Amino acid sequence: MRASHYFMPTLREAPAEAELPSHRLLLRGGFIRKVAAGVYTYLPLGWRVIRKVEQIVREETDRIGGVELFMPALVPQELLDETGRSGLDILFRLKDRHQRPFTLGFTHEEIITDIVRHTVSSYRQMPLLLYQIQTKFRDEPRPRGGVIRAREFIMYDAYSFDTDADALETMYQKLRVAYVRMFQRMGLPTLIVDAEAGAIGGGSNEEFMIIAPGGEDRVLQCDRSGYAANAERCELPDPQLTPPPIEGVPPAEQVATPNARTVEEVCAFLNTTPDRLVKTLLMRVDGKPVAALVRGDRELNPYKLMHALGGESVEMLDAETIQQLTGAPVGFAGPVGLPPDLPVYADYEIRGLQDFITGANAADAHLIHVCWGRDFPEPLWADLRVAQAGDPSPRHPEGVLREVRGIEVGHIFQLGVKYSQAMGALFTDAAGNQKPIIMGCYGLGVSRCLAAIVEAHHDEDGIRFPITVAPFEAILILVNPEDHDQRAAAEQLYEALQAHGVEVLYDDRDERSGVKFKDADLIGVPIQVVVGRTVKDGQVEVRLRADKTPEKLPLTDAAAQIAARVRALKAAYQPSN
RNA sequence: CGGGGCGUGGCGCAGUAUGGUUAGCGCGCCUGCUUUGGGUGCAGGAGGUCCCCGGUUCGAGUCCGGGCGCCCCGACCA
Repeated sequence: MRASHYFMPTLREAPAEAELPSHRLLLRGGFIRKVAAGVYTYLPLGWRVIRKVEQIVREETDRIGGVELFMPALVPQELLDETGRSGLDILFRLKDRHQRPFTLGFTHEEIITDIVRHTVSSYRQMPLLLYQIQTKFRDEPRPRGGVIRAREFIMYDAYSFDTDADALETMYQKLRVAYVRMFQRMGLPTLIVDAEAGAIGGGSNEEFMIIAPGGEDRVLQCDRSGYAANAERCELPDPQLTPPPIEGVPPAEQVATPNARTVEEVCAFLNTTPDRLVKTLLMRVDGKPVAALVRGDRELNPYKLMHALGGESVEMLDAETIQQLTGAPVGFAGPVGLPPDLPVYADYEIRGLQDFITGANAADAHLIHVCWGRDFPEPLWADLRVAQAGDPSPRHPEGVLREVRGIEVGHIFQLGVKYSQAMGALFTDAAGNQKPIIMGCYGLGVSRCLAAIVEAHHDEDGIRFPITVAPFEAILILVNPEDHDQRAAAEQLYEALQAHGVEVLYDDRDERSGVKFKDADLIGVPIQVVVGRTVKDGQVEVRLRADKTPEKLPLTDAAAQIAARVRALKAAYQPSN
């Protein structure tokens, strides 16, 4: 490709709106342009990277028996009604000319399940792995970081169909290995972490994280075992605390705390510290109210409460219901005097605490000297609080959790029968019994990978693409287009490189060399070939974007040697397994 | 949805407090010359509904009201 005929509008200064390195560099390098918040055009350079990422995930899925198809972006709302997902607030909605409601596809479990329920009816047709690479639409509350979190984005989504849990496990592990290979080939160092399934539901699931300071997710890692988890999922061990004696603790006493609702306000008012308080959070799990107790300086992890009850959904109770249950406005709930049929769960930590402060279930009042087992029945103990850096590891007795930021580039789920049951996707097994199909789903953010790759591979001068996903493998820089010898040599080398199968961008633009060098560094093509003053000695210079050490090659043999260099660089990204 | 910030040629910004010539600067763009191994220099030139609507005023980029858009933090996040 000749740069003089290409479209790569680089910018000297990054638009003010961009903060993350990947966002800035992708805008400056002419890879993407914003059309609206979270809506981007992929310019030619960006599109080439996207295509390479797509090709890698395609090859790796095909390798394990996946079959590609393509589903519509226009999804009839009634399909989502079947699984209860039509009310989600991130859905883009529209109506056709007959006022029939549609949504723009945000993920495709319902569509694929609809197809499969009409076509798969026998165990003989499974295992089955279908996938697509397609545009997804999610009206995110807050798009962020360019293509890291966009409202329209490119996603790879695969769906598996099996006859039993063991077969799903086998399939899941195949996908897991395929994902590891995909990210290896992209040059993305990933960490696999336990994750929360969210509204997609199902059994075990894991996320593939790129560790980067700009990441949105908190990841906790045990420093002794291999355990790593998304902070919203991360387990904590039961510290097996011994309850302190309650003899000698004065009786619980109600004290006035006017307008002190938050932990900070109560502490300030009663002149104490948050670890002496026990927060009472009133939640709704699968529609039923439940109380959860955590120490005042801790945060409740609602998913943990949900799992403790074996539920599938969790939300905070509304103010009105709280008033009904406690007889007090929001901010003064406590465990003493709650309705006897209301389940009360408490974090393990509370077991080691007595003589604490709680809400009084009365407006503008708290209770002091509260003891569990005395003032209210012993609660159900569970791991309920949000894990944070410094907490003990759930997997190693001496392990400590440390925190890093991550960009989620992939998420794989064992769905089980959640969708097949709801939508009636049944099959007949060898014994003639009808059963729901066992499903898995596997997502990978293709356009997010573009950002993640840049986030993981850049320096102060620009991007340093791994050669496997670089828009071009080599850039040929003609230093002085006015110099006939240089131009002739560059033209000849350009032809030769193409003949050797090298993807080369030939910067033949009528620009000063400084502009070309800056642009080459910015767009991150891994091999830079400089045709300049050394031409008079029959030589060109070759250097890697990554280290810049120049090496002189004879013009006559340069193309072959560069092609060999390309192969060598690519080999480093070839998965070993 | 809560908090903070922003909206002025393609990009980065100044001007807005205290309303007043023709709205300015750098980069980029066009023309000519110059230069040719890290965003060259000189000269000339083009390019603007100052986000939109309404109001105040003799006069609004600037003041007032409303709206829209964008960014960051949080909430949320399949």
